[in-house]
Amino acid sequence: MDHKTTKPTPLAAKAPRTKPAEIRLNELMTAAEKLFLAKGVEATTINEIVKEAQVAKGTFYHYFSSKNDMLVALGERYTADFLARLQKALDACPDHDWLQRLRTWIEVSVDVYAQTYRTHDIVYTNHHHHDRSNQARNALLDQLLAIIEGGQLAGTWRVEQPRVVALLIYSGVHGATDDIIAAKANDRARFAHQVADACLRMLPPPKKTTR
Amino acid sequence: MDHKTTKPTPLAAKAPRTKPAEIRLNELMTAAEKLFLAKGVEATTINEIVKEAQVAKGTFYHYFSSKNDMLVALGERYTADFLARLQKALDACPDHDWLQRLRTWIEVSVDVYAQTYRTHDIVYTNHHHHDRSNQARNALLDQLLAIIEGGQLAGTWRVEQPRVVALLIYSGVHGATDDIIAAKANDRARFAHQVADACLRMLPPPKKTTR
DNA sequence: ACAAATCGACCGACCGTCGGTCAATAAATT
DNA sequence: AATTTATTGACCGACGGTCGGTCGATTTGT
Repeated sequence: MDHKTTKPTPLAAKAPRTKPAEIRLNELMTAAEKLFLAKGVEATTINEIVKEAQVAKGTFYHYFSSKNDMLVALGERYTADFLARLQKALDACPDHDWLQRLRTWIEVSVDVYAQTYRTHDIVYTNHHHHDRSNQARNALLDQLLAIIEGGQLAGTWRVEQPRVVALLIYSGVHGATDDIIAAKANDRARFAHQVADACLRMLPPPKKTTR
Repeated sequence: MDHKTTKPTPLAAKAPRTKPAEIRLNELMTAAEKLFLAKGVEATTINEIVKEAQVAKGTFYHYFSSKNDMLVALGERYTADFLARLQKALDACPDHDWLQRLRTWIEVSVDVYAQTYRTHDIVYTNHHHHDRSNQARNALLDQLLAIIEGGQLAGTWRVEQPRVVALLIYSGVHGATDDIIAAKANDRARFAHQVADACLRMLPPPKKTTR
């Protein structure tokens, strides 16, 4: 049979078969994310991913060592983005208005999380939350802790266990946000405000509000 | 062919091949939980589960429609147990000491969660947290909300958004607890206390602690 | 009282699919 | 031209899930 003798793709631009690693990586990740979002991680096969990304199966494994490795990469991208958005909002705050910085951190967290929770889920289901090496959690937590300690030093509030409070706010914000995810942006803003109010009560000003 | 002429199992007790459904169900669930805990859900095969439970593969599918169905069943068992433990602790509290009831709910949650988080993870990874039908979350949340509203009615505290506060405490407790899971029971108790302290600050007594 | 009919828990060989491998090929780089 | 790097897709073994069938117990018919 003589079918297809090399076939140099006669028409259209030759469309180079190889691409810079960065591009391929991105195309694969984007394809995977799209499918994961559409039908779930388990239900998405490698064959579907490579078909979507227009490459052969082997290429997937040239860039990722496993399906799970892809998930990790997607997670890193997600977190970097989350962190960056928070940082940007924080940069727009007066440097020493700790109350506003904390409120901003909380409200923006609620907002960004509400917008991106579907990807968050995909990327962190399978991850055990207790994983010490969970970079995501740690980076975000450190950012929050820095604010709490900043305000502490500046005398904006006085908390006994900054780390415990940070943990509570961090987890509380994400968990609570699950509840209003379906809501319109409007209600979300109101909700974010309520969350921030409740959280801020955990950080009393340095009088004696003992109980 | 005459192989096996009824063979009434000559020695030892007849050892009935069949068992009440409840027993088999339990044996399968226990076998599965053990293996899931030991090597993870993904890495555990149905064949391993049935081997551990001493039945054939078909029997597994006689009781469970899929591996995931088993996970769901395990989850229900876990939650029922969690809820029961909390309820028991609550029953030991003075009926109208809302402060103590809330503190108990929080501290026992931390403790039970710290003891059982490995099963929790197994059983709730794969579950999307936003799942409206998440019975687990709802039952626990309702229990907590009832306390908050009880205290509100009794005038023990005054919160504007009981549900938001419940959400924050519920999520905060679980998330924060991840952090001290490795600790000894001793430190866990101290930690639970700190968590409760911080949380209770979100529920100010009905003076004017505005901010 | 006995046998035939019925039931359903239980079995395990089998199947299709999927994640992952690898030897071969093509392009890029030196 | 030689060497390295990107890409391909046929192939493999393992796994989740299916299905025709067995066997002891219980109910029904006589």
